[in-house]
Amino acid sequence: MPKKKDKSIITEEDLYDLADLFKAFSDTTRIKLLYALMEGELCVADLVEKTGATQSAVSHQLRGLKQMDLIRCRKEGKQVIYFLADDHVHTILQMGMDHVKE
Amino acid sequence: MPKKKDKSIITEEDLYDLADLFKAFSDTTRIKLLYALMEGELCVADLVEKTGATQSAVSHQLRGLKQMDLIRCRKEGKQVIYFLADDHVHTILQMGMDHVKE
DNA sequence: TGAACATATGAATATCTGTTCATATTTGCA
DNA sequence: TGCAAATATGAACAGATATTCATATGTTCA
Repeated sequence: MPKKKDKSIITEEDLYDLADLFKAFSDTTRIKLLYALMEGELCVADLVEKTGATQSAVSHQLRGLKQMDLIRCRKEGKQVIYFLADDHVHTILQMGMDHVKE
Repeated sequence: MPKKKDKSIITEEDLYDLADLFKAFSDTTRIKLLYALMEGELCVADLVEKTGATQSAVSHQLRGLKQMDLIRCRKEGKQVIYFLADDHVHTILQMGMDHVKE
């Protein structure tokens, strides 16, 4: 039987993780990347075009988002296709946007 | 009749605002402040104690959060009592924490 | 009025973060 | 095999950001 954490207890580490989670959404380039991926998976070249950032900047940011497991990817020939990791990411973005749009 | 924005159209500026919103949640001290305020209003001294940050650091961060209208305050004698601006803030925090706690 | 308390502010500093530039890696194809 | 396309990586730089320290402001009360 797998050990389960008690979700009702908020540790200091949880608060650090929470800040880190939001940090991932706190940069314009990353937001543009995530927002573009809300409509479906895209290769790097498409993301470069959608964000207006350089290929290098996009690649660096994709790495960060991937490390946070907010996005995942698969290879398809020469291309790498990125997509949102799960619905949670979608929901958080949507909720933030609702707030911005009041 | 007041002009209404079309909420279905996402502008580049919206994406900037969205990043800024999440930026407010992206620092450990600010998260601790907001999280403490989820359980109810608190004066600065209490917030200093809960966060473990210095009085000055807390005051600086409170100012930022207030400017974003994520928190508000009222004076009560010598003290200043801070509280979350609205339920939206509460919801965003809760949703983020749900994700962290998987 | 003056002392003590609570909070806010400004400047300086150190750290963190994102971008750029140059280059490396991987893959498909002639 | 060699070249071109797609993406990733590393180092360096610039700008942003959080904290600290010193001090200012505002409030209560004796």
